[in-house]
Amino acid sequence: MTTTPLRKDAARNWQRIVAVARDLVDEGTPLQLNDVARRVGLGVGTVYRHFPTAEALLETVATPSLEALVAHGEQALSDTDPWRALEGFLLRTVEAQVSDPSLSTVAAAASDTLPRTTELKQSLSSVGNTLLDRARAAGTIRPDFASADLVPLMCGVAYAVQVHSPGRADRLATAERYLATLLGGLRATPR
Amino acid sequence: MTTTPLRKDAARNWQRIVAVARDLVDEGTPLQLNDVARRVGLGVGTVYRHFPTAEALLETVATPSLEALVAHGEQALSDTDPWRALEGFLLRTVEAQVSDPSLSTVAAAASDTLPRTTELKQSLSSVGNTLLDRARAAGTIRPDFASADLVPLMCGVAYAVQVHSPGRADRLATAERYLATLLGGLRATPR
Amino acid sequence: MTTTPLRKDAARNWQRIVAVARDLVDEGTPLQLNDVARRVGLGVGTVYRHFPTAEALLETVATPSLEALVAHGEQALSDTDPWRALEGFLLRTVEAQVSDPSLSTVAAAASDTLPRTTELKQSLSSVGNTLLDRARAAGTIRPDFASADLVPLMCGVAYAVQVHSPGRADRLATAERYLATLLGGLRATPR
Amino acid sequence: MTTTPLRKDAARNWQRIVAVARDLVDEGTPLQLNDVARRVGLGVGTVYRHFPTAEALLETVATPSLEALVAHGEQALSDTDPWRALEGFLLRTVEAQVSDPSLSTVAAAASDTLPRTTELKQSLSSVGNTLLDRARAAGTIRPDFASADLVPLMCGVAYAVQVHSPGRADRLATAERYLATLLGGLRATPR
DNA sequence: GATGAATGAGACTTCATTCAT
DNA sequence: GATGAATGAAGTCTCATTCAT
Repeated sequence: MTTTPLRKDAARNWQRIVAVARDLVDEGTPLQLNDVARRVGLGVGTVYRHFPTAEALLETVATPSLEALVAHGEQALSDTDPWRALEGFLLRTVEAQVSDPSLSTVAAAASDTLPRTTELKQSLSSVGNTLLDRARAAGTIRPDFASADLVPLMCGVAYAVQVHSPGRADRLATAERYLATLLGGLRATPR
Repeated sequence: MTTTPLRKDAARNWQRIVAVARDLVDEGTPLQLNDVARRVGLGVGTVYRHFPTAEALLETVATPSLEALVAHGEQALSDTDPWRALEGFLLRTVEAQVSDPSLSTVAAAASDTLPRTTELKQSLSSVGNTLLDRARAAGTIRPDFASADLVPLMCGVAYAVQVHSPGRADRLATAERYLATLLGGLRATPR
Repeated sequence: MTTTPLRKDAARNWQRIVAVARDLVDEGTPLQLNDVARRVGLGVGTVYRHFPTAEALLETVATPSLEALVAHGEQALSDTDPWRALEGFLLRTVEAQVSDPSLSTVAAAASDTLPRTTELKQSLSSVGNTLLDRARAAGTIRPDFASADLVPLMCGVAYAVQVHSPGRADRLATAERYLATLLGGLRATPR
Repeated sequence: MTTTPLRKDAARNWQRIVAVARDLVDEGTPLQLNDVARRVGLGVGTVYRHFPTAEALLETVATPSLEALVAHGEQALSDTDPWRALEGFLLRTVEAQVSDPSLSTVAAAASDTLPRTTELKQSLSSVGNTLLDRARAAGTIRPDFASADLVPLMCGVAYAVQVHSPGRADRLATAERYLATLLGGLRATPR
């Protein structure tokens, strides 16, 4: 919010860089700043000025998805059915990771480059936490299940989906199935 | 069935290479044949002679763990309680992956380099399949759960554990907890 | 038609690389990009940026000689004596190959790396073709002699010269003698 | 002639090595002693014992062809038509080179590894010399043409043929044509 | 004599990052 | 701010030759 406003041309470059990076991420190409620069038609230096590392760029690419997830989570808080709210939130989370490689990478990373990323990841945790607490209050949730487990498990489900089928086909269906199984266990009482 | 027996010195070098690779894998260093050669104190060429690619070496490092898993799975077949047998097998699988990075990499890989690896991965699938079928026959298992889901989900659990805590501490406990949750869902009927 | 103009420093490096390569070629050293880089005092990467392969560099080194040959051939077209024109052209061709190893290599190569090289080789063939046709029109030329034979035979003469005396001494005289012999046969009628 | 007689098995190995090398040469594969050893099914060391360098092996492979050429040349000496004798000899020489890559390499080499090769190459020169002198005595031969030019020019013709068509097809026909042209010039008087 | 594992120099290439223009 | 040429460490891999068994 407090970033220095960019010159008009710089802003356009920023957009173009992110757009190209988005495409690369979608097609599974590893982000390389030189590569990005070439494709955008900019000098490497320019790209480096905007994004000091490939991680910074990747996090920037992931940001809209992260924001959308947080937004959805916040809306879910107003759902009157806590369990449905939690389910919906987790489903979105997994689906997003499955369809956006930048998101799964950023979500699984132990540390962040951009403050904004840290902020968003914290918001996401926080929302998840709240949704979990509500669901727990409303019914039976495995007592040994912690809010800090939500993100790792969603990452795990996304990863499992990708191990199952590295291609594109019916990843969403698989994700849904895996998540449903896991949620079944979340409700169950421990042995 | 075994490959041409190696000369004594060659065999010793093979051992040393694998041992060093094992250490590197354990400390999380990515395998690089040059690096391995330097640490073992051998010429690069020697290492390349034994292992044409880093993947071949990694798979070799993972082989004993894979064999142990298969062996355990086969013993589990004689357990009279099908559900306990399945649980025990999966727990071992996850624990092994969590404590041996070579295993999680090899298990998640879409293709193999060594025939032996393919063999072992197939045996593992096959055993898992049988154990799952027995458990299904003996009680309630999610009908939409396929044998082909076992390996991906175990990889997913191991991945989730590592996202949860990239360090060493209580990874085993976490793994057990995550697996238990998942197994809870495996037993449950779908919504 | 020219490629994007290079920055001044880049242009200077380009020149230096080509100059060093020229020297190496002249002293008979096989071109190796690493070697070139070291001698020029540049990083390997810089050399690779300018010339992706050793062939590209070799062809670049050969380009001026090729251009000179084409230019000479085009001037020869205005000679009123067709036979003298052909002779002069072929003599130049052989002399050039004998004194410039890059030329003989590039001329004999079945395929090219740089478009410019292909262009020049085609121009050369084309000019030779025309000169041969004129000579044929003006007098007796072996009927079984094709335009496509000119280049191979010039390469052959240059090769013969080099087999005769791998050193530098009187290669030009030898070349002239061999060419004269061949031209004698070109005029003669087949048996 | 004075070599220590080989043990029977060693002799068989020698034969097999040369046979494999012959095949490799024919299919255009560059001779590598390791490669040869692997294909023969022998240890590298054994191959090295028989042939200290790849050149030695290549010369050995070329020896029968060289011997055949010399033999033919010696028979040609009894031909009553000196010009026909010379022509026949040169045609054989070129044809042999065109169809046997080992021969063209060995013939063009400035120095030899095996004494036997040097011997044969000298015999070949000597025979050529004699045939040329006879032809000269019997009629018109370019006065500036020396016996030392025969071998280089035959190498040149063979090289030209190969530049003309790197593949196999009608190399012999081309060789004959090129040689005929050259011989036409050999007979002609210099300008 | 035979074996073939070991050697290691050195060729080739990539890429993240810097910095002169 | 923008540019993109330059950098060079670091990785991959090949191959001719040696030498211990």
